[in-house]
Amino acid sequence: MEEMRIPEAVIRRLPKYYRYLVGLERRGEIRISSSAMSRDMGLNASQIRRDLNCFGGFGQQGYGYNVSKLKGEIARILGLSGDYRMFIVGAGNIGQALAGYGGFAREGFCPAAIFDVDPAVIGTKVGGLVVRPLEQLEETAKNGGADVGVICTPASAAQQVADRLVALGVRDIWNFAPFDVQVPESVSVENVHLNDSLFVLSYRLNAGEQ
Amino acid sequence: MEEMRIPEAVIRRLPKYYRYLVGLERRGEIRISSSAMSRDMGLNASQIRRDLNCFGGFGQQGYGYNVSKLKGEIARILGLSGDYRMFIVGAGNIGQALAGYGGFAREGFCPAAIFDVDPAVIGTKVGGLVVRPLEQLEETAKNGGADVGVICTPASAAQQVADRLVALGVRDIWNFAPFDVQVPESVSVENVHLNDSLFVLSYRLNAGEQ
DNA sequence: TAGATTGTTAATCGATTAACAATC
DNA sequence: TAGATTGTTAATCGATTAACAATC
Repeated sequence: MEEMRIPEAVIRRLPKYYRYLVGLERRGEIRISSSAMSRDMGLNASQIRRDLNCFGGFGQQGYGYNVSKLKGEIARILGLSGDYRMFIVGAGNIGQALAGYGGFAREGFCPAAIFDVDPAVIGTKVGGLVVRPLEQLEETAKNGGADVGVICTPASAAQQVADRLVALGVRDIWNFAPFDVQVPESVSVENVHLNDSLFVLSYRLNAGEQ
Repeated sequence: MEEMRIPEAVIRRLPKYYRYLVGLERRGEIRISSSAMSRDMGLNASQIRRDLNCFGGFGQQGYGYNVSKLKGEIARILGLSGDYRMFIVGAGNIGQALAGYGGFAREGFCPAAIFDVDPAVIGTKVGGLVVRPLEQLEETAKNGGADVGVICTPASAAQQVADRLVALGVRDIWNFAPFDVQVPESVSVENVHLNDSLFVLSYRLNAGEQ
């Protein structure tokens, strides 16, 4: 009814809560209070209560939160029980690393195909997938398609690849190229700009020495 | 004199400005106004002027900003002319990708050594570096040391590795492990939590379907 | 000079934190 | 019931945007 919009900042904290709760549960903790979470996570207790309340009253006055219930709720909110197919475009260093890393599949994000334009890597195997020529992108999508498109190309190819992924019906783009791709409203983009991250690091190494 | 603290949000936009200006310069543009930048980058023009003014008056009324001067100033602020050594700990998928990617060295961040605990990868070559046993970390640091420590280990090893890197005199940590490491005030941490990023992506795939 | 665009102050907006009544 | 802790409102803080005088 009161379709309150969830602030981006809250959404970005959800994985942190989830990760923390997984740890608590593993240690056998049953209940947790916002003040204990505050202490452990370095977040303000009011903020934690407010964040969690965006999605409903998961706690109980005088008690706190039940660890596994809360973990379950956050998992549900994040959609972690889903089963998603990822197409990885670009089989360079990053593309290969993502395809080879088994952790994503464990979270329900399964690399379904990987593509490149370089004849030297086409046909080679990375993480159990054979690198296909990029021209077969649309054809490959006929067998199951993809939910997520992962862009691991150079900046120069990123927009064109994004356009093709969107045309395929991809609903979300995970962009590792150092370029801000433009997509329709209905598609969302999650950027991982490693170069930007490195530059921030560089700034900090030099801060004050201006 | 008035040592105004620079907001984190501003610092995170600097790489974006830099990237944009590099593109402009490459296209031969001489001058640029905040309103044109606004249009191209999707940021508010007031915000751009305010951001740039944090560091000094780089523009000129009635004219705008000189592209290469502004690019140079931002490069200087970010410390991009530096020459930094990186120690990469963890030669799994991500560690290998970072060591193998030549782009960082081009920006002055040079992978100087890579370490692992797995006998199966120790001694193998990645990106021109031989993977060393982690126990040789301190010994290796005697030859030149490291400015940046890159953590590419599992979560369980992250804190211990961070402690050792800090003891070595590393001034900044680039953390790819899904764990928030604690470090002294004088050291800064730049996190790249790929799992968190994936979870945000998952949330967006499911938003509204709660 | 007239036009353009910055630098900067003031207004707005949104996010964080504090406070406390509700309630388990 | 008394104590604890949430859910929620109010206060604060900081960041973004608008407006405009300064000035090239």
